[in-house]
Amino acid sequence: MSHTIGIRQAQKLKTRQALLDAALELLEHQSLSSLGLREVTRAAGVTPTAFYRHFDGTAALGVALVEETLGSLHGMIGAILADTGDSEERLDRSVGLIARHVTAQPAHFRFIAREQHGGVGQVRAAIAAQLRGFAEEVAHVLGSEPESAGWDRDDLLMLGGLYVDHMVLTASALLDAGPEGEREVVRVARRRLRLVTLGRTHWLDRP
Amino acid sequence: MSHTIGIRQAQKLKTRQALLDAALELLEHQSLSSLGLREVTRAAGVTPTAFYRHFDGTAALGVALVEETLGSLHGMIGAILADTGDSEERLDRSVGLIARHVTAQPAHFRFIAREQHGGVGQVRAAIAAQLRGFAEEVAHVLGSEPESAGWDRDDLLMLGGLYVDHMVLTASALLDAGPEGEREVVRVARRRLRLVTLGRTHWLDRP
DNA sequence: GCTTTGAGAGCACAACTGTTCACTGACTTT
DNA sequence: AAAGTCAGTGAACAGTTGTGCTCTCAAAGC
Repeated sequence: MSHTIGIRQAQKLKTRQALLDAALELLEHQSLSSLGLREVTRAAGVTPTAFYRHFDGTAALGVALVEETLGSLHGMIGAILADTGDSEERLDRSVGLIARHVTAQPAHFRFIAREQHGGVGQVRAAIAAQLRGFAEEVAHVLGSEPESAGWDRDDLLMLGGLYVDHMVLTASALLDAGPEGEREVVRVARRRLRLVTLGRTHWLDRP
Repeated sequence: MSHTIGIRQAQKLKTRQALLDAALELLEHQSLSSLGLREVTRAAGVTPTAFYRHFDGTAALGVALVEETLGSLHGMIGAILADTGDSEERLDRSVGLIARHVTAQPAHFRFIAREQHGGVGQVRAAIAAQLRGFAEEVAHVLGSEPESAGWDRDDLLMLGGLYVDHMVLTASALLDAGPEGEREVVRVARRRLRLVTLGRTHWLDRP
């Protein structure tokens, strides 16, 4: 078997990517449920009919965008959290890393923030599934730390979800704030995270 | 001067409300940026032209919906938080009250959750302004409690924002979960809130 | 009682939408 | 070298969209 793909399939992937890119750009100023199929093909430089060779409709395209945005982020969770250093430092670094990711590819994160509660059910479900995956990853990493001794799985998942939701919220806030407000958003996000982490360390204190 | 409004103005308000109601129902399965003006008037039983007597376009209608949903909630914050009882109890009661509100008028809260990060700038701004107002109210109430001695205004606002964001997130989760998953969502929301509150009580412990 | 006002109706317009169909021609397979 | 595949084209379809204009006729103001 050969790992090289034919030049035909390569071309197909290229137009598929052109469609995804065009859609993502258009979605910066509107939401998926108002995105027109023709609008996308026009921006991508293809005929409307060509669209159907790749996706059933705009909803399927949305699901593909979710995959593209969040699919590549798995495993990175570990890299963020498993780093050495004291918890305060590590926490600040996490927020900084998120901020850098968001400013590096704003359109992708804007899309996720927008469609997380958006009008297209399939896409909402896809995002929810991915985020649940992240929450589980975070919970897993947290669970293997000494600070989590005595925590049950349920509580770890709750905390993981809290961190993930906070991450998404921060990303969205960064996008709304623009470059000038970025520092302030990061500052507040760090304080919030610190408070949550503080609650974590005292979770088992209760009578 | 008279407080009674003419029957003409009353009729106008009535059709305006019909437009708002129709729009809200349509928005349950799509987002504002895809909501058609004609679609709304059709559902409301009016001609498209009549729409312009009330709103400039669908964006303006969206802003009015934000007002209708969140405008009436101000002051209720105090009622939730200022109640007597120990903090654990009070916290559980808050979540229960939110849950009851959301299930009582799901469409309104779904709209807010959806358009908070939606595609229409004017509406996003209107929601952000309202939520900032809530955060300030919460911060004000929290500031007047004995547990907040030594807190500065900035940290109180941070905490207020955290509570408000949590509230919105919970509302959205309740809507996505449906009736059968409601109990679980409430359970997790309470634990999250407890953890945040725990962090609050230890906020000033640090060296 | 007469005039003015303004909410809503009715019609028209050009522009755009998603989807279908038969077709082309470059690539792939044999 | 011939036969088959299939990504992308171009034209056509019936619906829908936002917005402009004129018109009506009941309520409001004098």
